[in-house]
Amino acid sequence: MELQQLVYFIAVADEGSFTRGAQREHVDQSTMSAAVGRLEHELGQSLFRRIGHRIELTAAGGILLERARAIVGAARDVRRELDSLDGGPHGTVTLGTVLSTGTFPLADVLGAIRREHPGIGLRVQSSPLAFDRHLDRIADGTFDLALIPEPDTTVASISASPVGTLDLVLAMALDTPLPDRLLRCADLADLPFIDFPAGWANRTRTDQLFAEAGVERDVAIEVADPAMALDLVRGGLGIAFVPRRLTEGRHDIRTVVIDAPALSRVLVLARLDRKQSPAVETVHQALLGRAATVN
Amino acid sequence: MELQQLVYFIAVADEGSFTRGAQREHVDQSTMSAAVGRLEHELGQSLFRRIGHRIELTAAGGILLERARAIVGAARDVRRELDSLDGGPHGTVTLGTVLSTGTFPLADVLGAIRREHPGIGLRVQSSPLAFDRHLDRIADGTFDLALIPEPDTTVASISASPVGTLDLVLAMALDTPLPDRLLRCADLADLPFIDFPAGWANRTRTDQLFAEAGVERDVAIEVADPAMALDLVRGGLGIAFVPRRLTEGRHDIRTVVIDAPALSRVLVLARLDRKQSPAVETVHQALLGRAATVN
DNA sequence: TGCTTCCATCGGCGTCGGCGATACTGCCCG
DNA sequence: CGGGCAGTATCGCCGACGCCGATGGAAGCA
Repeated sequence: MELQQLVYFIAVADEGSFTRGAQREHVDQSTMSAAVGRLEHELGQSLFRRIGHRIELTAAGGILLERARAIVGAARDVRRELDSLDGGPHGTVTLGTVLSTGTFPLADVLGAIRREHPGIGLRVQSSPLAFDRHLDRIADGTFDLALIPEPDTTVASISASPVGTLDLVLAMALDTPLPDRLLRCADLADLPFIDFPAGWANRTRTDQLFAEAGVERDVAIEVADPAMALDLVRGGLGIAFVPRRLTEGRHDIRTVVIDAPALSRVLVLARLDRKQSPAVETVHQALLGRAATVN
Repeated sequence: MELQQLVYFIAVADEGSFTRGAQREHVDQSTMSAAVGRLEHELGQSLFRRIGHRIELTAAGGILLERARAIVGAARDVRRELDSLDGGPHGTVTLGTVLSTGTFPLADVLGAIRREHPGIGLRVQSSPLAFDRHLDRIADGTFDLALIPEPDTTVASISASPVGTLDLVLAMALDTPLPDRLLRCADLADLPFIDFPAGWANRTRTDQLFAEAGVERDVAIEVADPAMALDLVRGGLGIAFVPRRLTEGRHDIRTVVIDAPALSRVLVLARLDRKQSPAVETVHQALLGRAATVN
């Protein structure tokens, strides 16, 4: 009987489902099934009754749930207590991010971490690098963690968990004339584009979209600042694909969602597989925890 | 932070030493060192101050010790509680033993198990088989556990822990004439021996002793019962190597300890490496636990 | 009956915990 | 004061276990 088994068991009991319990703990369903199975086998009795598509706690499960909460809670408590002894986890955690973190409320989470763990120094390095450069920097230790679009290629020793979505939407001035139907790339070929410099991840994605459609477009202006790009759009100098997040709540700009896979990416939190320092683990947990409320 | 780490930590703290803590938990000292090291690393602070040959708890260690006791205790409690739900671990555990278990108080332990775990049925199969036959029977599942002399050869997937000692001593009638010095095999060549049938483990060991010494002896009587052998010895029909345990407290027989490796074996508790049923694990723990008080 | 949803199982793989051997370091004693 | 000694840390190796991804099978729903 190990603490992690108890944590898993509690998750399943709370969620009333192996599948949802697994999601909550960010592990595979089969992992959950096996873990609870091992626990049941070790204790020599069932913890859940499997009734068709429903599960319910057995008497033994109910007792264990109550006690397990206390045990796991006590473990968390002593951990916090020890953390507070030397001012909590300390050290500096370096987080690499793409310029926009999409639906992920990065500022909120970082603020919460600062408040709860004053000992942890946070270095956030926001850069327009493509995701693979971020992965390199994780591998070589420059970054402890990175918030990046989901890579197509998996890299050994680096794991990533989804924490939000990264959508590009088409932003334009309010009076831009557009056909009253689903937009295709070809419809945009004649309009001047405002976009980011070559090499930026977002630029690459938009280029990819048009390349796949076989349409040439006119990038009239290149700017290295998303906010500036939006200002230019508002001024009517052109249209631009920008992170959806930046356009939310702005009524001085018209936005159109283009449904294309190239534009809709998942934001993931990447890290080295192996165990990191307490500070890194703390930040990682905090970022992941917030993700649960997002997805 | 896992329960087992806490158990290890408590053992080290209680014993005031990594080495003794490791002995208490029946693991290697290096294992202890690494386990506590991992715990310290995860918590981000030292739990022990290493002062030369002494260790003492740090402040953090003191706090953790207190809490860890509660946590581990709670885990044990809920386990017992769940056990009692269905009458405790149940099923039948089959224990193979050699005829004499030497210093190991087998009857006491089995009695205690019966009392504390009424649901466990115990089958004890005492046989004169050599240890390797016992190992075979463990491998094929006939025996769950076996108390046997320490095998010279290690068998894959079977592990063994020492639980006592198995000494053969030389038993003779009170009036047997003997030289007043350290006995050697040659001194015994002229005396008639009472011994067990060929194939019995104890017979093999004695044969081995004389073979190594290059001395031929005279086995006048072979009996298949240790008690009978002792009776014959008392009656003056010969001398015999018998398990020390059988001679303790008897004043009608003279015993001489021969210091030879072949005669002094360690009694081990053998089992399959992999996890067994709760009943088997319970019995195993009980047997091991008593060992600690013996060694 | 076909489809979906959920849990269990299986094979493969990586990591971790275990052991044994060895290095290192104070301690004690001759 | 130097060498053995006792205790801990480290290293290499290996087996086992946990995790994942894919598949199977059963229950619910239309």
